[in-house]
Amino acid sequence: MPQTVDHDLRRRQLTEATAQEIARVGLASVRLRDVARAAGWTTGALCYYFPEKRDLLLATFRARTEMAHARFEAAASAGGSMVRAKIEAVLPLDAERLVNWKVWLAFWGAAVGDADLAAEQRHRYEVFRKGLAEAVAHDQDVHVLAGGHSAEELGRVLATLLDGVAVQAVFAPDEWPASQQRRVVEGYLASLAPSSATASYGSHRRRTK
Amino acid sequence: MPQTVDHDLRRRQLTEATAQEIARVGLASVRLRDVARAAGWTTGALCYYFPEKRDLLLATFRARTEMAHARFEAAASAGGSMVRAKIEAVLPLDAERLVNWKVWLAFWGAAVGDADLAAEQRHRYEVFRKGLAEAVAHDQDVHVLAGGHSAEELGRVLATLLDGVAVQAVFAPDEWPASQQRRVVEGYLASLAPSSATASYGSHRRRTK
Amino acid sequence: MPQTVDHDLRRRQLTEATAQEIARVGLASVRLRDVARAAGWTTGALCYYFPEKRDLLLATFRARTEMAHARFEAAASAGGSMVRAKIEAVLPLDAERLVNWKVWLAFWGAAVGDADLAAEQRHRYEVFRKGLAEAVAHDQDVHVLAGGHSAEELGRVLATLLDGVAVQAVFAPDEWPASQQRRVVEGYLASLAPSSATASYGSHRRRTK
Amino acid sequence: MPQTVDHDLRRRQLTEATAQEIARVGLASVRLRDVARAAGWTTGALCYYFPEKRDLLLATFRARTEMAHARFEAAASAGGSMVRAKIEAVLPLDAERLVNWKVWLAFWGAAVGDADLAAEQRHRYEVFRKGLAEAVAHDQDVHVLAGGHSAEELGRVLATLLDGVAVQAVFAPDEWPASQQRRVVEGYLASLAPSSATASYGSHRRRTK
DNA sequence: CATGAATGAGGCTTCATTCAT
DNA sequence: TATGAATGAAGCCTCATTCAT
Repeated sequence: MPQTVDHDLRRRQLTEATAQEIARVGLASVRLRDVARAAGWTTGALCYYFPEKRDLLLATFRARTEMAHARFEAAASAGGSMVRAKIEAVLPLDAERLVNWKVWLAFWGAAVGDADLAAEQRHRYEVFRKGLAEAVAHDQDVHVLAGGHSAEELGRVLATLLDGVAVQAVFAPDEWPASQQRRVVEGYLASLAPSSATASYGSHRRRTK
Repeated sequence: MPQTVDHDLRRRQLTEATAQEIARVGLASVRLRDVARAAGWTTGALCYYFPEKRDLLLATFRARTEMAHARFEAAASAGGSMVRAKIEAVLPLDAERLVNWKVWLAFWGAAVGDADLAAEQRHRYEVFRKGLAEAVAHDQDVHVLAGGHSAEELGRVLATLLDGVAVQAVFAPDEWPASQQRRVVEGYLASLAPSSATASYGSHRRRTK
Repeated sequence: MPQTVDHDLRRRQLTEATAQEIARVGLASVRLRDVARAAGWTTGALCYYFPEKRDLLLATFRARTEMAHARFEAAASAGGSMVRAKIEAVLPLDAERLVNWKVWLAFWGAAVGDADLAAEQRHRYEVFRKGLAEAVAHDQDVHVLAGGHSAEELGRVLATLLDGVAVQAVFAPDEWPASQQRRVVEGYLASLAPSSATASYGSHRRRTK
Repeated sequence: MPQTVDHDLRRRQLTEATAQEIARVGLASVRLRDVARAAGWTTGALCYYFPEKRDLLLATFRARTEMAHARFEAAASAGGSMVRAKIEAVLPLDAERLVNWKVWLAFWGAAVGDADLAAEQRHRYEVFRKGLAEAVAHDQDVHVLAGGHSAEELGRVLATLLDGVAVQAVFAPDEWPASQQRRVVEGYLASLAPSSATASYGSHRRRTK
């Protein structure tokens, strides 16, 4: 009888609109009114799903993290290099992934001086770093990536490198098109690998593309 | 003349207080009243030196960047590895440099959706990257760093790595003490260098310490 | 017909829930959503029976007044002192009658600056005062209460005394248990009555208990 | 140099305006904007002195209580019956004292369901009741009031009577002019006193007027 | 009748900025 | 210059009321 809506759907629509707003005007300038309008509702409706602005923002942050994770899962299920799947899932290679990074950067800024957000960020990072380490170990196992390096350590360095590349890509998108981003990261992988491993990683790429 | 000195001094005191406030409560929660009080003045005085809040914040951002630069200059004048001087100047190895990063992170967040701040950040980054590339070239010239890599490219990768390490150090300071930060960065340098170069870099370190 | 009964039942359930909510959180904090939930319905249903919040609140006020009146009628039909029946009907001697007073007090507050509610209150008071005067006259007639005082005047004073006792009992329930309330009111009756009348009133009490 | 204002004066002006607003439109309809405007300021200024609306309202409540106390003190210092001084200080005999009661009534309503306000009210009442008891004792001592009754008890009953009279006077001011209020209260005093004492009380009045 | 999602007005509150002293 | 009181513009949030189902 009553009109029933998919709460999760609504929440997703709202976090999506929030992400776009953050990317467009910055976290500090995001007003609930605009988010609501962008999503096609009014402020009241938004508050119905997210009683506090903070809730909405945190949900947006998490939604974008999950989005990256889902992208990785999809790539991973297709087989091939897990490391590459991770890299491609997070780097701001297209508009959507660029929005991810704008959201994340906005939250880094908000996390300064906010213990809760900082903890959230720390957790998110830990998951990401572990995932990368596992991906490295996997790729080493299947000889897609040369062995001889600590998967743990390599994952950690890769994670920092990806962060760094992404940050620059956000602020200087013209100088950091997808090709440049890939070049730098792969350059790093190539530089640290023995020549045979590099070939193997490169040949894998040729095979899967 | 003394007026001018006083004026600059006041501005420096105010940006310093602002930086501390940003680090303490986050950019979004910084109120002029609190900054003024922390600096030992009142709101009216602050507004006299910085008519707009935005001015104050931007000045704070720049002041912290200059602070890092000054630190580098000091280290550089002592001779030794320029790359190391750069690294030590920026990494959040102590409380003061940690504040630098909190300020910068806050501004990254604010720069999302703010073209002016993004341009500022892009500029700052370009200067930093070029400085790193020059440092790499210098170190290669004096054989403190192994040759065989593009200084330009190595500078770029190093810059991203430093960003990544710093971000993690900000949010997980317990897991990223100075030693860990140095270990990861040096591990990277060692990993990409031919063994002889690594030794040279390492021996340099031993020599300078 | 059954519809009508149902309709009234619903309204009674809703005013009952409203009274409990007022007593629990205060008139200013009463939200229709909470009232509806407490009554086991939803906001929409509540609005069906009471299109305006004001209607619901006014109905609640009246329901509680009727409740006190019904209590008096029940006691009166059992015979004995009408004055005592009135007193017992209104004083906050138990939880239910305490809720009555919380509702009334809330409405006094609301009636300040609201001419309609003030008129309502004035009317309710007039009815109560007249009822008390009649009760006094009756008790004097049957010599349960000493004569020699104007029933009108005594009713008026009694009414004010009851209000005063009740207000204090609401805010300091620990210091105003039923026994204390009765003691003060009866003390007043005793004080103004000639000794013989007092005895008569007191003996009546003994007889009816 | 800087413009300095009397904070207490401002606060008094604001609580005064608040009291008038409460009396005019009722507590529930009091908006900070209107209070500020009535006091000749803007909302921001009001919030400068009372950060929270609740603070303003509580201060208003207390200010009106103090006002009544000051009135008593003034009357008491003139000598004569302390009981009468108390009575005259609180009864809504003129516009100002009527506002007192509208404010108090509004707070009784708000105190229902608000433990803090209830405690405040309980405290205020306790002070008032004790003051009345002391006044009774004093008047008995100087034979302005007949002895033979417990001052404590008489004070308590008087307090309740005054509350009751005031409440009715608030809602039916036409039927409760000053003369009627005094008549009822004095009628009570006369009724409980032995004839000689009554005469004494009455004669005292004649003498002091 | 009942649901509960959605509306939208409006209040409280915050704070950058101004300005009289 | 310095003060700090005052301004006034928004923003978040609440909640009575409406309405499609």
